[in-house]
Amino acid sequence: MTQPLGEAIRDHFERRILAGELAPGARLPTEQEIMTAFGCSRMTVSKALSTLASAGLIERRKRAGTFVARPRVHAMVLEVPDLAAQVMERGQDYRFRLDRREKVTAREGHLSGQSALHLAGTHFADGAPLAIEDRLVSLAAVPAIADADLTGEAPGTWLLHHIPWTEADTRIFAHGASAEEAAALGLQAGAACLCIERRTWRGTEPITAVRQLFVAAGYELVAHFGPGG
Amino acid sequence: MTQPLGEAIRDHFERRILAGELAPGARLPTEQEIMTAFGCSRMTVSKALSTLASAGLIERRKRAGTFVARPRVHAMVLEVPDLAAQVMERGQDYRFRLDRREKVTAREGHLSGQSALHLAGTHFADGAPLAIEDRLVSLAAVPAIADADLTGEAPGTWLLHHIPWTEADTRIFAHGASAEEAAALGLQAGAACLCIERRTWRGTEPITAVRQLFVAAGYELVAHFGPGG
DNA sequence: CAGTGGTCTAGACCACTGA
DNA sequence: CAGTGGTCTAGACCACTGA
Repeated sequence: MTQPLGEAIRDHFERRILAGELAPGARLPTEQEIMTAFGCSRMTVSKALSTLASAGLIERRKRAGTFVARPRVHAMVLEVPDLAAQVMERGQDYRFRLDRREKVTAREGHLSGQSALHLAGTHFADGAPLAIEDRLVSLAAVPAIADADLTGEAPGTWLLHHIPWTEADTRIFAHGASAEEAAALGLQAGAACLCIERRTWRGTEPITAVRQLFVAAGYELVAHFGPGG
Repeated sequence: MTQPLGEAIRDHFERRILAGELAPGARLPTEQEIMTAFGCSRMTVSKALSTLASAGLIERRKRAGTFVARPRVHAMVLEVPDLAAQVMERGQDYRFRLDRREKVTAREGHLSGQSALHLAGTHFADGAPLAIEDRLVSLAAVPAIADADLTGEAPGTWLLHHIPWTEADTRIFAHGASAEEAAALGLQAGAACLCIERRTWRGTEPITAVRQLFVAAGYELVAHFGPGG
């Protein structure tokens, strides 16, 4: 139960910063002074402050010292749960229906020019359409998908289990459903939908590009910012 | 130009993991072995591996060793730029109009029961409505806002400069505009809009709660995941 | 140019936990 | 119970940069 020294140093300054006692721009004691105050070695102080710096709470400037960072809130953590898991967590029944599957040569986007599998399908929650998706999967990066059974499992879930990506871009915007999209989702044309477009890579190799269109009433994204993550 | 040793160790394993050469679940050499291989002290190895661990690339288990993490892609980094800055970056003219300002007692939400300032306004890009917002600001946490001039500067921008928050929750979803909302945005009733609801705190003290409704065609959110951030 | 942080060494003792 | 990571010490030399 004895708290590590480095953690004590982190907690001390984190608490004072969050309480506003140390305002943005305020200077922290030097490493030497903190060493003396906590009776520990400089490495311990340095590691503790480095952690706070990488969390964005403080800024360290050579020769000048360590300062409370002016909050640059340009980023939050967006939760990206697996769709099937999320639906089942709400106590609903989840189902995926594959509507289309064909081998193509991608004409545009980050898979452009590559041989790919074109997949389209519908996600259902309690039997009602929740989202439709349209996806290209690189056959060069993921040859195994050519033989995969995707009639029940969503391709996104299959991919995550087989070829996890290491890098991804996501665009999120509202979109009025076209007549065709509305029909597939059981909505009226023009109805508000949440659209998510994602491209993923493994290292530098493109894996998949997907566009998902969600019924507005059935889906939301959640993001957080804060010291707790 | 000589690369620090710890960085060299980080790069070495990061590259091998991203290339798939070290697959998820694979065991890395022990700290002792890495020490010998790189000819450095154990502290250097430990710090390098700790960085990779906090980035989620590896998992360290006592007695067992260090392993490549199975990617748990449940989080991405969502960019949250200042709206005014974002509009101007597109080369458009930005303007904010305050439509309503009154002192109230909050009835619900995380400011419930507190004295608050109720603000409503419209964001314009090149003279056309881009978003409407409806906001409560705690007068206990931010007394200075009672005397602030908010006719030109958006309250969110003012708040960020005066009482930066340290914690925030955000919900993102699509929403069909009501007749009133549509009129304020120059759209037809039911038109697709992106809705962002955010609550913020400084430490544990609630600061503000805001609901912003964006014209679908004019706004999108972007999120990233990857070793580069 | 002196004070600051950045990085590193060569040790040490400890807690944990799986073979 | 032995091997692993977690943390720490008491030094060191260096690069940077603002007073």
